[in-house]
Amino acid sequence: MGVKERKERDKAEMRDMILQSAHKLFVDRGFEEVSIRNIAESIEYSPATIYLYFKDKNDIFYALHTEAFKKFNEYMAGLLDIADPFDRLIGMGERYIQFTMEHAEYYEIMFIMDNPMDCDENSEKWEEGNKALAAVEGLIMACQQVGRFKGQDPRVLAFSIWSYMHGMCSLSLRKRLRCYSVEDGKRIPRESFESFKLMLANL
Amino acid sequence: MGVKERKERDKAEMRDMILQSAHKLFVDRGFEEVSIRNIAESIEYSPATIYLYFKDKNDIFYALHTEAFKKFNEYMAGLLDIADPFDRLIGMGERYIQFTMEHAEYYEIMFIMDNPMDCDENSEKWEEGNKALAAVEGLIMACQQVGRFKGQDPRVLAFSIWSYMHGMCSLSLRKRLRCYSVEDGKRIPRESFESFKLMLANL
DNA sequence: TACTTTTACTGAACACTGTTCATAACTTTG
DNA sequence: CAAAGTTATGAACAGTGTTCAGTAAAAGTA
Repeated sequence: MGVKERKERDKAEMRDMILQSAHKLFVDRGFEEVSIRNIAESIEYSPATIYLYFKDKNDIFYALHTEAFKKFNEYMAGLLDIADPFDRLIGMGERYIQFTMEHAEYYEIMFIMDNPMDCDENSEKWEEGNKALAAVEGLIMACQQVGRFKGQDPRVLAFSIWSYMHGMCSLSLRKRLRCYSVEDGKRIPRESFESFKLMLANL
Repeated sequence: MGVKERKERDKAEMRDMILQSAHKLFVDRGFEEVSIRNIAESIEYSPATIYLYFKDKNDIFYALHTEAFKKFNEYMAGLLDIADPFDRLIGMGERYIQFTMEHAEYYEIMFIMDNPMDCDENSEKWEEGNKALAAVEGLIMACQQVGRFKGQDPRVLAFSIWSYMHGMCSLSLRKRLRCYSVEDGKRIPRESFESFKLMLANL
């Protein structure tokens, strides 16, 4: 009697369809421009139907936020064959920037938007962020075992690195590099990141 | 015939009244929760009246954004009597954090929100941001004249510092420090900033 | 003072938004 | 085949930003 199983599969499929549509609309038009009605229309269902699969709009943001971290981890997974932990850490930084450029819509939900953090499940611990950060902390400790980052608190250093990376990426996404000329807007962040790598190497 | 003058003064007063009310509402309720109708009600005018003084809602954000930078500069003005440029730079960092904590609503408009950057006047050059950044760049060059930051490009270093500061502040404002325990959420940023100061001192 | 023009303001409307709920249609179960 | 359960929806509610015709008061002019 695989009826229950099929129903559950159908339900999951519908959820996925809503999320995919929402994601596509976010990429195409930006966040403010996407409404529940838009999403409903794009999957050819009534707006009310969305509420059978998601508690409210923030719940959709939260689900997309989880999906975003999955994608983020995919970006980082390719670095596992780099043996030296310091090189891997640097690689993470590079991929972080790459992820931001290629998936601005995900980055926004993960680190900039307010909404997903107001969601019930996310309000206490922020599991996803914790896991990602723990990975960096682990990498820093591995660096310390080969003589790097002496005397540094791994948790503090991980936060410092994250702050710098996020600062750079979010200023760019939120158009605060407009105070630079077009060429400086590219050159300065690039050179900044280069000198940041150097700084870490000499720490 | 001071009629024209008085009318202009009245107009400016009304603009100010709208801005003050909007600001107060933003502080009290947060951004998403404030509508043109709310603002209109709080100054006891019709919603349509607002549009005689501001092009649209973004125009209000833009005006507040300019006001925010004025406040920001007030915070920085107290540092002018610090003779050593490096100490003054460090002082700026401390005030930056202080400003963020005490005027989260302003910080949001200045560096996080999308809206004010979509405004006509702000779309090209972002004058306010440029001026603030130029001040930091000037301070760094002053540091270089007393032997600090040798071989560093002042514009690049200013951006690096800004990125770190903004990353830390915006992650905190947008509740991304929830992945830490309550005590770590305070301890880690504080220690991070301490070690950042040390890093600058040894650069 | 009387008439005209300019200015300041508003009520009502338009096209949206997130969300809820009674109702209807289809599916599975007894 | 009827009862029960599931799934989907139209219509409504209260809100949003924004526009515009119309009004009333103030200012300028004769």
